[in-house]
Amino acid sequence: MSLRVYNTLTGEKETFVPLVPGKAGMYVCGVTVYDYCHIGHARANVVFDVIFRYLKYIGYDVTYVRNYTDIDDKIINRANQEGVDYRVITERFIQAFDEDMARLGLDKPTVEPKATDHIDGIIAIIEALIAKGHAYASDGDVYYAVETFPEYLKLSKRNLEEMQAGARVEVGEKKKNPMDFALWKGSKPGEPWWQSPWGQGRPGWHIECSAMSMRFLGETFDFHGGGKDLIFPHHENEIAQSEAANGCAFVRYWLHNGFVNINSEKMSKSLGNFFTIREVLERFDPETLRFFILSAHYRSPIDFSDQNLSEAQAGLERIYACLAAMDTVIWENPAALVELSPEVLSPAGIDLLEKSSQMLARFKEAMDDDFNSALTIGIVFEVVRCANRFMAEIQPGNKAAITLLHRVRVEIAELGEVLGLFHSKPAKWLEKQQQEKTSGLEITAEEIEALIVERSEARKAKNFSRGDEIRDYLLAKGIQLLDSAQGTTWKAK
RNA sequence: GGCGGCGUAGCCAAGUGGUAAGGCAGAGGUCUGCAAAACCUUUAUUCAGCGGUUCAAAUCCGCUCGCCGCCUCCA
Repeated sequence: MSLRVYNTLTGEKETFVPLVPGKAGMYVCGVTVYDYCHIGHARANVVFDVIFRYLKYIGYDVTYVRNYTDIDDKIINRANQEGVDYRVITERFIQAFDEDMARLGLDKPTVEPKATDHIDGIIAIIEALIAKGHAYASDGDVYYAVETFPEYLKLSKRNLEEMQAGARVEVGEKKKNPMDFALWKGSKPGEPWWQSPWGQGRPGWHIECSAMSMRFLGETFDFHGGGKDLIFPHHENEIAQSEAANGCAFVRYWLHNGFVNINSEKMSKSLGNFFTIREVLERFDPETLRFFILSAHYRSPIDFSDQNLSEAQAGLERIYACLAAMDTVIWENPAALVELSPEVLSPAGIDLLEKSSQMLARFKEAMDDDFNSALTIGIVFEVVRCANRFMAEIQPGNKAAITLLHRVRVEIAELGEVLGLFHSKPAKWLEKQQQEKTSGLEITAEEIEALIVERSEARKAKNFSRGDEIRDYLLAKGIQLLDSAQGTTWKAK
């Protein structure tokens, strides 16, 4: 089986054939660093993190480039609002981005370039475009002449005439065609600037990605990704710039992730219905957010809501509860591994052996089919069910059982490593969820413990009505009692 | 107006020609003084509707209805 990916450019799933055998080059549009990241950024970055990990997992030597766009109108506006240098803004939000991504468990890309470190490369591309007649200088600005690139709009599959007809684009008098876009903008007084053949100015949006991808991945490379909303104009303009300047194909496979919706509506800054990653992580575990994102296919829209996040949390808890149970069995007998054969296993054991031996192959098949992480998670749940059934019937010290569980545990960890999931210590993770649920309660642990003692004594005296009264009282406060042979414990509901 | 996508059980969600994964919730069971928790089992003759192609369609084609996105900064 080989990897097949949905290519926005062709609108079809295609077999991935790397430009250089054994290697894969991948560029993903990072963020413009003028504000905190929202959960849409979380989705895009998690999705491409998993793609990065999977490409490595199946043996590619991957160069993953994810940029910071650290010069832009929005950054300048924010700096002006606060009355600070633009670099104060960019440094603050680069740091915030790094923190957010680390909390979500992302691997570091191979390179994380900043636009302002590549002004020379940007100027070189603009000069090449002017020399080839694809761009023109106009009163301190430089514009790309879209009509000179016949394939313009091939990614978004539109046509210029229609775009112009319904264009809400401001017709700048500096532009020859309203659809032309800025490669270089002359700076106004007080704005950051770099020296260029066209005077003092700064790069337009789009050109930085052409420059940085070329610098680190070459004129042609394998994957370019980003959110669906970048298809037009950002990626369309990158294609126009890079292909016109270099005279060769730019990107071989275009990958775009779907949106995060809030109540089935697109989340966006202009609608004001967005949540930052930090806001969400105050209420939900980072791994829960990651699990939620990966439980849908990356191209589908996902609906963000408390209910959906809570369901994801419940699902992840189920998996961790199973892993915790497996760990308990395994660590009790660390050196008990034996040769496995179906003869020494119960029917449930044979079932689990079979399921687990297929798991990694099914995982690979799912991920090979356009990175189907949702199907992968379904496969994990199937194994969890089998493992639970098996664990319910095994006897302590059964070496074949321990060996089998050990094997399953290792395989789930291997798969989890690619998804960036299940890497926490299960017992600890579960305990942490419990603590967080407890923290918002209006009753103290001491009060609860005292009532538990009272209830235990009542029950010993066969005064069940008093015992049940206490139980119901605590339940109303959100405390669920858990009776077991070892005594009574409690958890927040 | 142009272009594109989506509509699968109460909810979330895989499945792009071979007879509906998985999760949550619900129900039943084991357990329990009764519960809870945990675990087990179970839950769509059917994939928005109507036609068509095919031996075979949730999957392909056409039409209808509904929802959404892009065309402006946006992951």
